[in-house]
Amino acid sequence: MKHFSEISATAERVVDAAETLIQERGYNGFSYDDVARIVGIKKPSIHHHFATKGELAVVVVQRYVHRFKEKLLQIEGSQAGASERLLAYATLFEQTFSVDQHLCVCGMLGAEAGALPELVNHEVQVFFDVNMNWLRQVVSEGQRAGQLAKTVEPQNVAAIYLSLLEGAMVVGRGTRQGVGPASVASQFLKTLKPA
Amino acid sequence: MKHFSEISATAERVVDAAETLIQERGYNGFSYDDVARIVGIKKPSIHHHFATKGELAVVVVQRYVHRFKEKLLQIEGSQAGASERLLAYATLFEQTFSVDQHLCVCGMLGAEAGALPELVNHEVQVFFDVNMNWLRQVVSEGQRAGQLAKTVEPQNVAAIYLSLLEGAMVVGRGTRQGVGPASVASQFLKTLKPA
DNA sequence: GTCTATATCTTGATAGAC
DNA sequence: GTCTATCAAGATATAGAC
Repeated sequence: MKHFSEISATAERVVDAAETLIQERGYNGFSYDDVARIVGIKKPSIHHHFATKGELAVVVVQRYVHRFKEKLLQIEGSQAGASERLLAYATLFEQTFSVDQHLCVCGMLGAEAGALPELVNHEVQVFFDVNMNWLRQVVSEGQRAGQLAKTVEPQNVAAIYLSLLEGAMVVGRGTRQGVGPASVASQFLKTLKPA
Repeated sequence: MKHFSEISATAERVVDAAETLIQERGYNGFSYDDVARIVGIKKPSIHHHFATKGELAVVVVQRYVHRFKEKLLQIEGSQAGASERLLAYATLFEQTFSVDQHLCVCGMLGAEAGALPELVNHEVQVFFDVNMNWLRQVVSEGQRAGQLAKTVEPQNVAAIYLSLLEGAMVVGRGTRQGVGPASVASQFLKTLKPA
């Protein structure tokens, strides 16, 4: 399987289309024909770029994780405090959700884990590991610096915050009231203010 | 469409099977044939009980919501304090997740909202409305009684708590570390302790 | 209520020409 | 790299016998 950085311009558009379809309808909610129609080529041409659907999904996730890591680095470069970093982190999810209530690619695939090729599940796990580690680190530093309350261990705050954001997108879709991840996150952060 | 209380014993087993399949694989991850195999009858017999897949899913959700309301009433009857009620509420999600990492039916369908019949989406919305209202009420009483901190408005605590639990199941599936909703919820409740 | 048989469509995937 | 043609399998759904 090719690395996502080595694919052609057309393959890139295939990945773009697949990513959007996963965010809107899930892995089992779209077909190669849906992708073909969006890209503007025929179904067998999609197979030329990605032999199987699972392979396509793996590349979608790998690129998604890579871009997410870049954004985490940007946050580290632009935000000094832990609270600000956590708020900026929530904004990543908000930006995703603000486009037609798009779900996090890995939130959707995580929910569908029981119906996915094992290779896809493995890549999704990478996403959650990366995010859990980053959040734990940010919270740990924030607590040490006195910017965040020490009510809950960094590891557990990380789990809370990630679950909160993924869940807010799901609930936001289910209710159609669309509270959105940023709003829920900012409310939660109130509870982490040091005494 | 029949009400879920008026269906036959076989139809009940069809709903049982569909519920499990939705929790494991999502609406677009199972077929009438999957249901037929589990129940032990042929595919057209499923259609006899539920003309369309959407209709079947609607009944699954309606029964799920009904049972959930019963459990909420049981919590009200057995737990007096707000913290205890919120903990017992999290246990509902934990019990679901503890069976083969089953997702909340409406968490799964909420994620898949973009690929579902509108009738199904409507029923899912009922679930979230019921839960948001119940949680808001519990938190409101808890804050008034001084059992919960007033850092965040009851409405927003409700959104946080519901998102947290739905998200914990998704993340728990994605990571396979399986932290689980009860653990994440109990950690969060630490932040709601009054000063 | 359940079955066999069938219709119709869509799915992921392949063969082979251009 | 894209196409037409095609495949085998699986999808939802219906007709009609028992």
